Amino acid sequence: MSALQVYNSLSRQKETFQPLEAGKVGMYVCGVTVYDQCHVGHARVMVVFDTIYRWLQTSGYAVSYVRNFTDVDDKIIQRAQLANIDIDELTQSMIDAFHRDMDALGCLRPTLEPRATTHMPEMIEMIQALIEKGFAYVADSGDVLYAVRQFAEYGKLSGKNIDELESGSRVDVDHHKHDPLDFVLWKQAKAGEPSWDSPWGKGRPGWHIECSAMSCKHLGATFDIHGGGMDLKFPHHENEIAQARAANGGDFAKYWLHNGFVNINAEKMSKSLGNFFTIAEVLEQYDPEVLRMFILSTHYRSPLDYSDAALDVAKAGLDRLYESKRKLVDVQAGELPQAFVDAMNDDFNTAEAVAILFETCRALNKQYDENLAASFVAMSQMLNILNYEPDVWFQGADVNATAIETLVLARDEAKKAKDYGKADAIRDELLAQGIVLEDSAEGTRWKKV
RNA sequence: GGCAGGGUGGCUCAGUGGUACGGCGGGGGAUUGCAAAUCCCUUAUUCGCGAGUUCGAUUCUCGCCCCUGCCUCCA
Repeated sequence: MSALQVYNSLSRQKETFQPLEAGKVGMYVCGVTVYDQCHVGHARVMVVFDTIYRWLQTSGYAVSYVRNFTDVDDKIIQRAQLANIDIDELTQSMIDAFHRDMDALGCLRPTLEPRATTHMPEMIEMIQALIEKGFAYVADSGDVLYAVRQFAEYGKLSGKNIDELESGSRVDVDHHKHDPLDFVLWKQAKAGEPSWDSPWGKGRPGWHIECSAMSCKHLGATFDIHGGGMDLKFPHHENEIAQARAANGGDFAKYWLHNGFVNINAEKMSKSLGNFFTIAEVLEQYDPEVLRMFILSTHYRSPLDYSDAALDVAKAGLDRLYESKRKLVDVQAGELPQAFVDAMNDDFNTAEAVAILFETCRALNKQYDENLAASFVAMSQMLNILNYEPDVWFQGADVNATAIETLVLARDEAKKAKDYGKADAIRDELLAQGIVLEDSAEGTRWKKV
């Protein structure tokens, strides 16, 4: 059995995965800020880490998977005011939408999904510790800020140099900051905004402290894996490290995993560029398995270019696999092929793993074999695809099946009578409706194009 | 400018110090009444460009070109 290798952003190389505690893994993944619908970029993080979660479990680890919701933040407040609704109403509806998307995509629920607003004491406690240890200060504005220069290792994860950061700073510097790099831990409340009591008056936490506090609370001061999108590496994850390590002296996360972006026309899909498709929009056109397959077909650290054509290719691939699945009746999952295990152990190389699934598919089409069938099932279960019955996949759950089948029977009669003109006319008629026929020894099958 | 990651067939996506996985598409064949599905064969001789190391590099090293991302909120 090959050992699991993971690419650690911190060391910029693949490392042999060794959990802090034998048999157990603590994994924290930055979730979403619940102010709007999720787009395909979010889908990627969720599917990627869902697969990592599944693979760790398959490898025999007991995994504590924690993924947060940021449910208080400027954008949330703004959106709620704009829509003239209560903040809780907005965040709850977005959390519900998020769960619908994740369930559709076949992502397992994490062990815990903590919300920022229910972790105020932990955040306040951490900020206090930072102040006591000299890593944070109360500015003239009343905000509590992190003194970045106090943390010697600042920039290690993202490879940034503090001095270069300052000179290249593109942001207007808040004159209350002792240093332009300092970031906010606690914001003073403004009129009409939600706020919580704290030693520094009514206010709310900064974004970065949320994840530090929630991850440490649920996984400890030192845990195994911290994940998220590449764009979070700086400043978010850098700041998380600075906060958590300074506050409790632990090592914080041992392995940092970052997934690549979803691009559209070679450009990052993002809210700010406005070039995004929400998951819900995509699912109006494509089955969730198509989106999952699309994501798994590329290595998680590579860029992934989104287009209808790319989704069509994912769909075509699934069609091919589902044709194979037709041969499998009551087959139980067997052993995963060694090549598949090796691929997954090589930094979760799902692209390679999918290739092996296709190879098995071809072998199975060529000649049916029980062991191959059993591993085919094991692989598809691991990747959490091919969950439909083939007929449902190809025919859909639509109702007018009887009308189609009537025509199919009529054509079979014509064929028997060698009236091929009539038979072909019926086939053409069905094709015009988007129905394709397949004759086989077992009879005629139909499927939607 | 700094940092990170890329440039592999028509498209897409893996990978390796000894000329390259898989998918989609194209061509040919088998099968079929004809199709569809499936199978077989085929579809990269610059693996961005140049140089170096090596018996040998697409894979290592150096330089260059181009692309994307981060450096502000962002999965």
